[in-house]
Order: sequence, then C-alpha cells, then structure tokens
Amino acid sequence: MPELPEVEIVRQSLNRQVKNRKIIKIQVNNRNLRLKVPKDFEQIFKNAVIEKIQRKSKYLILVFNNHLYCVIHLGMSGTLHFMGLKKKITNLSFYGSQSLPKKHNHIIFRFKNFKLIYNDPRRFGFFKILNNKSDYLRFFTRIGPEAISKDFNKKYLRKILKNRTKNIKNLLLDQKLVSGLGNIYVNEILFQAKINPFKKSYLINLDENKKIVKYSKIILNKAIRFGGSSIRDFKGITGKSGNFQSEFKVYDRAKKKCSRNKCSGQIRRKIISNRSTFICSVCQK
DNA sequence: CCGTTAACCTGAGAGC
DNA sequence: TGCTCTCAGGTTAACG
Repeated sequence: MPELPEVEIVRQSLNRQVKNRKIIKIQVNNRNLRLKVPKDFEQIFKNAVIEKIQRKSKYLILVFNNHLYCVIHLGMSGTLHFMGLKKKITNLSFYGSQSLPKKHNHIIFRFKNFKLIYNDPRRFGFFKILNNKSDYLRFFTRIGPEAISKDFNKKYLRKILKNRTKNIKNLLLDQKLVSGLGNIYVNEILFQAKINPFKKSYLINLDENKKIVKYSKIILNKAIRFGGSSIRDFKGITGKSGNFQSEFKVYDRAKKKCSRNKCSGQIRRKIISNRSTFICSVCQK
C-alpha cells in the first residue's frame, strides 16, 4: 500500500494516539507475515511504553522505554486501526463508525482505553524487533537516503546514475539507492520532470538530474500535506482519507489526455518490471 | 559487482 | 451466480 507520504501520515496518527502509552497486552493471531513474528513478541513488549514513533522512508519505528525498537513495514496491504474498547469510541476506528475488517487482523495491541490492530490481507508487511542502537543502525544501512532529505541532492543522484544501464524508473524504485519512493510517486516525478521512465540512467542529463531531485521533494511534500494518496481504501489511522489521488497527473490515467497544458498527448500504460507505468509519449522523452 | 524476473499472498473487479 | 483472468502504494532470492 504505502509509500513515504502514506507512512508519514500513519506515523503522525500514531504519534497523537500512542505516544507515551503503555502496551498492556499483545495478541498475535497469525505469525506468518513476511518475516515470522517471533514467539516471544507478546512477552517482550508487554507493559512496555512507546516513547516515540519515528519513520524512515517506508518504515515505522516504535521506540520503547526498555531501549528496544520495533520496526514495522506495511508491505502492500498493511493497515493499522484504532478501536475503542466500548462502542462509543468507534469514531477512533479506521472506518469511522463502521467496524473493523472481519479477516486478517493479525496483531492486536491492547492499551488502557483502546486497541491498535494490524490488518494485512496479503501479509507482505512485517514487525521486526531491534535490540539496541547498533542493531538499529545496522538495519537501516540497507536503506539509501530518503528522497525528501538533503542527502538526496543533485550531486548524489549524479553519482548513482553514472555508469548504470538500468532504466531510470527501476533505479528510483531501488530503496538501496534512494528510499521512500514507490510506484505512484516515481510515475508522478518522472512525468513532472518530462523524462521517459524507460530512459537509461546514464543518459539522464544534468537538467533532468536536477528536475528529478526537485520534483521528488515537491511531490512527496505535497502528498504529505494532502494526507497521502487514498487509492482503494487507504486512510489515515483515525479514518480520514488522503486527497493526493486527485492530484495525480499520470498515475492510473491510461487513455486519458495528458494533463500538461498545451500537450496533445495521451497517457499510455506500459509495463516495467511487472509494474504499471504511465507515460505521455509526447512530453516524456 | 549489475540487472532482470519470479515469487511471496489475498481480494476486487472485469468479462463472459 | 460463478468461473477465469488481471491487477494492486513492496521487497528480495535466485539466476545469468
């Protein structure tokens, strides 16, 4: 489901709801997520207090008072839901006044006055425990600089594009090189930068290089301001939908007219590495 | 080292 | 109503 902006919206919601709260009990209904939920997961976090909630690219990190970290990745379909213990607090739930999904509620965190529930139909998400700061740092060495950070700049991008033969779209999706981008936002960034997603990385010129950096930041930050993108059923943890989907210029716009002023092109859907790729062949060269 | 592909899963929606 | 097919905000092991 989520790319950097959606994960950031979830982080903000968690920060409002569970910061400085104690987990009273954990119930694991299904350990078979992308990584197996450890047998002692329930015991380790019982009575632990969540000191803060961080985000790094698409990962959420719960920082606990017992110096442990819990890294959460939502995969494609992972969602977190609030649920009051009594029905009168159901307005805190993910679906507003409605009830939780019936299936795939894999992990339930019980707090004093509410529950936090992890739902994930496809089970591509995971929960990973990191025991100390050094494990934490080691875990994130696999992740490149965040696309919205200062470390992702012209000079850095130039360096990673040079001598690489793979296409620019796959390169930007490679989390080891630059992190936080996913299929939607890469499509949007390359459209704004007027670059064909099939273009070989080493052929990206200096002007295009600059535009990729510029639009990465503009688009991600705007998406955060809009509350993320709500395609299908993504909502923030308190039930509000994001609105950035109405700002899409190419993603999911196959056969529609190019949204760029004065461009007569039509958006086409093509496949790159098994993923939908949307291109205006007139303005993306 | 690099780049590509298949695989991991379930559910929604389209077409017949 | 139901079958079959395609597709989905991600990642990574395995292969050449």
